Amino acid sequence: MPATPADDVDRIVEAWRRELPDLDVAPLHILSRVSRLARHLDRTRGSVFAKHGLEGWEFDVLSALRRAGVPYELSPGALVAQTLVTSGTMTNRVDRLTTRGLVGRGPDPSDRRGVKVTLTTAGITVVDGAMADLVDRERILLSQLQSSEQDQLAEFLRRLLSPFDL
Amino acid sequence: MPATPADDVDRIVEAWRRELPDLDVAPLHILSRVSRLARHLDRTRGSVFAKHGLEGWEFDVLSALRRAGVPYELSPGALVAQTLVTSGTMTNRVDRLTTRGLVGRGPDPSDRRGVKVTLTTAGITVVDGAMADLVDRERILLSQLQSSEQDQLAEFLRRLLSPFDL
DNA sequence: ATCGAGTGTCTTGATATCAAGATACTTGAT
DNA sequence: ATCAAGTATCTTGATATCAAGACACTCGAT
Repeated sequence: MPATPADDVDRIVEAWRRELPDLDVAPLHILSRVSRLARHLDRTRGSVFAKHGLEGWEFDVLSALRRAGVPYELSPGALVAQTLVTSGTMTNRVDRLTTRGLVGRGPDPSDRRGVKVTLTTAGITVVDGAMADLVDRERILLSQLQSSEQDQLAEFLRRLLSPFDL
Repeated sequence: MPATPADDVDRIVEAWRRELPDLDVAPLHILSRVSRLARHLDRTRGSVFAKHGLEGWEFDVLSALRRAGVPYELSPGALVAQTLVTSGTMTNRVDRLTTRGLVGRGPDPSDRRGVKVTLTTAGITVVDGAMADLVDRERILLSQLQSSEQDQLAEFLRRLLSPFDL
């Protein structure tokens, strides 16, 4: 019946229906696929970033700073908010990125509790290159869908995400 | 223009377009949302499982055994293949689940290298309860979409996943 | 029968992460 | 001016995970 052959998720759903016939497991058709696709995307991103000598977590931090625009500067707290890790993790990440020379850390002139993390020129170069490769690779993955289907898909996902955007 | 208000991903795409106007970042509209939705799903799953005294990784192992059907028995290697962790991690997980009395571990009669991991009756009870709650919760998330839209979405995701199903 | 390659599981050592708490500074109320 | 509560960052200790390798067993070829 589907326009595409059965996949792993179809087999998982099948197994649940056999084992628990009274349970409606239809939601798995969408949400298990979302989780599995996200895992595959992570691995794909990892291999793209590796060509630029970056780990995934490094790109996450650098790209947040890059998107901030000139002067490519954010507080550790702002980085924590964007990347969903704890403050201790961010301290550690900034330490290592500083060692690699991709970011700098300095005091916040307007708040002596605060710190400002800044992208170096080396950081800008590497993150821009990785970003360009990433979207190229992602465009290839999306070629499974026609342009109008991509628009529909984006809209469906936006609706599913909306309850989480408090 | 969209039928739903702008969200975090719209703002991220906006920022990239401002910073790198020559780069086509449209793929992010879909794939960043997939990743973010997956993260939210993980947290949601975690809170559902917590009501049953389970961690997410525990459910992953127990559900694989449950889906296998009577006699609810798989090798560590089979569990590794289904959960995408390393063998060392699976050894550790089975250890802890055994301590909790949710699975048992015994020798494989047909291969003396091998081990069989089996769901206990306590394990069956807890995983069935958690699974029922999980799909209930997921059904609520999907209520943002009409039934026909859910079918379309599942099909789009299946197509995006197909290249990964080697 | 024996040997070597392959397979299945577990162990070891290193590491990134988290939760909780410590420290230093800011803000607003009195 | 002072103080309490709030905020920003970093430190500490515990832990789950991974990569690599060890160990035991199986299987096919000779």
